[in-house]
Amino acid sequence: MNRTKEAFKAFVGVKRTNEYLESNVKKDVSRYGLNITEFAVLELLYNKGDQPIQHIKNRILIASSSTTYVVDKLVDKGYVDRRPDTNDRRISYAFLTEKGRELMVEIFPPHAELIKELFEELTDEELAAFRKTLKKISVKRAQTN
Amino acid sequence: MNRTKEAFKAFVGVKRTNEYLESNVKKDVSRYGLNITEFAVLELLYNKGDQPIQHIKNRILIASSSTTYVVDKLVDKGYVDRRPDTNDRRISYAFLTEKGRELMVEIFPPHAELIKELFEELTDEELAAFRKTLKKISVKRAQTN
DNA sequence: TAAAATTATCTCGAAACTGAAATAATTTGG
DNA sequence: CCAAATTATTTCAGTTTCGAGATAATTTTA
Repeated sequence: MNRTKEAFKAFVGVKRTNEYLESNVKKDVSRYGLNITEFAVLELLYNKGDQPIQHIKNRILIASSSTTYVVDKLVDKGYVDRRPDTNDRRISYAFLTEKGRELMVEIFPPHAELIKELFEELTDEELAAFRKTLKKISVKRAQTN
Repeated sequence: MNRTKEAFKAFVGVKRTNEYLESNVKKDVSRYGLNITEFAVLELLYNKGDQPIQHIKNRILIASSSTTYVVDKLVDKGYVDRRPDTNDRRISYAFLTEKGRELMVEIFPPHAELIKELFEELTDEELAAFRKTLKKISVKRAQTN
């Protein structure tokens, strides 16, 4: 088969795999009244600490206006709050409230377990090679907004 | 590193790679006033012939209500039309109009070329292994709606 | 050091997508 | 053979996401 067709199939494959993974994660997090984007933000704050809004946008790959929207949602739900940066007044940090932290302590471990299971068909070598290839494709990342 | 963390990174990697690929495709098709979903439908009809709405939904992985929405959009733009099935009156086929076909004749080849370039960092072997791994992950596919 | 450029966040209106339920047609099985 | 179940599509209201532009703060540069 020629290279163009192979590439096309790989493109579709990535889309399908992403869809497959996300539909599983979605099912998981919806039990807590969260959607994938909301969970991604909570997960980032939980594992990497307080983050400027800008940083959240870059990490979870959504438009800046969407970032404002998701953080607002999480603030409404009482899981997140905002705190202005003391040096640079343009910057606003998002951080987990006590309620948000308690939620993540409860739901993150089984979530990580689920993700592990989604990849269980792969050998260690396969998983490592897969990650390497993914990186190779998307190194010089595109920037949105 | 432990398996759970590896899996988690692979999960994020798939998401990023998908985002990277889609942002490139988006840039390409937006020049013709199309979004990715619309293009995916046109591409399906162009390469696989007329399709029942149901089939479109399964192929491009969106909710049935979204399928109606996208096809409506393409009908409005004059690229697609609907035709009822003569045997089973529940079924409606979507097909390319002459205008739609002309558009695809023009834009599909450079589009395929773009996709090929997005994977050009990979050797033939790497690309083949990558496709195999993608399939392995998402074999028993989840069904939406 | 003041004007210009850049950076961070938010507002707003519109587009895209979804789930639940409605409608209509077909198939199944008791 | 008909009631119940299934299948295909659409409608509708609501949610999520976006792009363009506004606002405000900081940095650059001439």
